[in-house]
Amino acid sequence: MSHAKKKSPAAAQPGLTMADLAKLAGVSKITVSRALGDSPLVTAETRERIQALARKHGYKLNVSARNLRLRRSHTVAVIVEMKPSSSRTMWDPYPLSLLGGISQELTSAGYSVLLTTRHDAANAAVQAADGLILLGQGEHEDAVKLYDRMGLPMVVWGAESAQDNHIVVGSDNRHSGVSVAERFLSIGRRHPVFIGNSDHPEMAQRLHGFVDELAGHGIKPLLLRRVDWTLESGVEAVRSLAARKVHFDSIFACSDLLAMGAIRALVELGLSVPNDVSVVGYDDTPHGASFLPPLSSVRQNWQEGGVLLARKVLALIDGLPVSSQVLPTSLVVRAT
Amino acid sequence: MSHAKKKSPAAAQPGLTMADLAKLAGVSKITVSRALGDSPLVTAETRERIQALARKHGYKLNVSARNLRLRRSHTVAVIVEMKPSSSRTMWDPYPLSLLGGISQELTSAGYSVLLTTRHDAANAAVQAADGLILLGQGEHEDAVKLYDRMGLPMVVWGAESAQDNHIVVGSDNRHSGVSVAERFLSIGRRHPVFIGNSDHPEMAQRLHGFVDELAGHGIKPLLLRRVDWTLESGVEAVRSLAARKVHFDSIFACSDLLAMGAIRALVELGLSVPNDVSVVGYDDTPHGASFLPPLSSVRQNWQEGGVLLARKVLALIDGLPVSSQVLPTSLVVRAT
DNA sequence: CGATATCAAGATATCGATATCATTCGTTGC
DNA sequence: GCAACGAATGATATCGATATCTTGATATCG
Repeated sequence: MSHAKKKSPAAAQPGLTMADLAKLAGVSKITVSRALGDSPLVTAETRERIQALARKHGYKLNVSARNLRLRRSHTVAVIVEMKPSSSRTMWDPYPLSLLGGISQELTSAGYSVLLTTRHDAANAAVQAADGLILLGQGEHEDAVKLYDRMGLPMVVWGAESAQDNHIVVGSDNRHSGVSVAERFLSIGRRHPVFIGNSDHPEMAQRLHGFVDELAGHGIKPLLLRRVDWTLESGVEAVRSLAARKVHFDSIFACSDLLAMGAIRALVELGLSVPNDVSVVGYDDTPHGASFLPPLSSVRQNWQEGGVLLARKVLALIDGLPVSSQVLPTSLVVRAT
Repeated sequence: MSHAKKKSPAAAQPGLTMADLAKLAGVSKITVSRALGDSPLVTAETRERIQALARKHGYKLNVSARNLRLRRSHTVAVIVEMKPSSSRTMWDPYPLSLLGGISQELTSAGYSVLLTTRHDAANAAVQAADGLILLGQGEHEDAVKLYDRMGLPMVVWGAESAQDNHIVVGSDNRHSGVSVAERFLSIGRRHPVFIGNSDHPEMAQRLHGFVDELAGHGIKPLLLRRVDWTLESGVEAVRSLAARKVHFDSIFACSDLLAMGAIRALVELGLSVPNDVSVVGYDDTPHGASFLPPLSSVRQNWQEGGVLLARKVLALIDGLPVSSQVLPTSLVVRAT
């Protein structure tokens, strides 16, 4: 028989405690706590001395103990709505840029980022979080209710809607639509098409802005509903327009991939971009910018959005007044 | 003077404790603990009763308390090497797919995913993690040492290297190189070019496989060093080849963007793809697949990689024997 | 000079869960 | 009929930090 013993799981390292430091410094542990916490209740001299000692011995705070005592976790859960096989979810660069901003801001404020997917949100650790950030594209309606029930400070990325009353940070989708309409009008386009999903809150706002601005000039765009945001979907969209013999001279697509697909189909049909048809995409992806011809697109600032999301949860956690916010977008005009 | 008081930060919700449940059930709190933990030390009957009670009252475990007592955090930190303005980091879809797999696997094992960037890795919460997953592209050398010092179970995504002895999960970069070489040979190419950065461990292995396989047929490819993985970089690479009047008939590029840039430059030069020059990219991105002409590319399975990374940290945490692993890649042949 | 304010630091209780040792009760065996 | 046993449960100590209340020493004032 073997005497090979299974290594003890998660072998707890020796690690000093405050009590140890206290003994070393010849003070009580509460003094150590205060010294390390930069409390004004200890002399500058002893504070220095104890902090130096802590550094020297590589003291590490036990986060669990502090969190238990303080009854908070110093953690914000980020819930990513991840439909396993959908076209645009966690796999795309978007939420990731948001995550970057969030992570940067939260960690520099001493908070941790707990990453979860919708499915795991019942997780005990999520419930222990001090706050919630919800990332997802239009899947909110029911989800929000679920999380709201947890009674945690929560901030959502997306489009603000009238009926729900949680804090929302998102891009100015409406203005994006207006900008694109203005652009089309300024270059004399009179028969615009909108490709996207009007059930999606963010896209719906883009559509509204687009429609309203055009309406001011007596123009009514054609709405071409597309659920998928893929290149193929864009191709099909334009083909269906051609099949229906619709006359159009400009396309506002709700994603760069849709736009690129549309352009490809236009070229197939012998139409010239931008001479015959102008096309504007959304998200200003690197691929769109490198496309031939380089794609005009609406850019949103994901990273800044992430930072804002983080700041707002933190403010909520601190009990400060917080309001929703929309971030400006910019239309990047390139060749199309 | 105002009596408007700042809302108490992080107002601790009432939330039942095990002691409360115990009182309700008329048992001791330790029995509650055992019942909720499915311990065999309590009757099936009382276990059911207490679990029902817990459900009914919406009892939530206090994670901090448990972690403190058990001296572990049930958390794995994922450290993303995030060079702020680099071309391929957290902003790209890659680490995100990995994250998806990691998150899925860890949460279903009852662990939490703590997301951090390299810069914040000194963070107390990271040090409290039970394990570490390091994501990054070739930035490991120094970083690994740093994290190793923390003495935590650690798993790294990337290329296995001889000198360091930590667990690595990654794609079979060498085999990818071999596959591409075989492909070029099978279609009669004799003058291949490799575009990439040989200082990058993963790319270096691709290069080795490529070179070795070709060497078996008496062919020595040209190495064109490119640090950036952008489309522009691909364009410049091919232009420089043309400027130097190099004769070549095939290109293995270390990213799809590089490959697409290369193709664009080739077209500009009046060369036909794939008639004059074959091109293979890397990562099999959606954009590459939708490129015109559709790009041939090497696909790696990010999500499965994520799952594996997670499983291996968990195994390490449990003190089980763990070894590095390479995942198969596949060459997706399309039009180029 | 005595009384009070001020300041640094200590003693103790506490956060909520679980490991360990102790207890109770009903069984079983001889 | 009694000892020994085992199953179910309980009592207590503990994880490591911090809030609160005290204590002791020094400074300030009339």
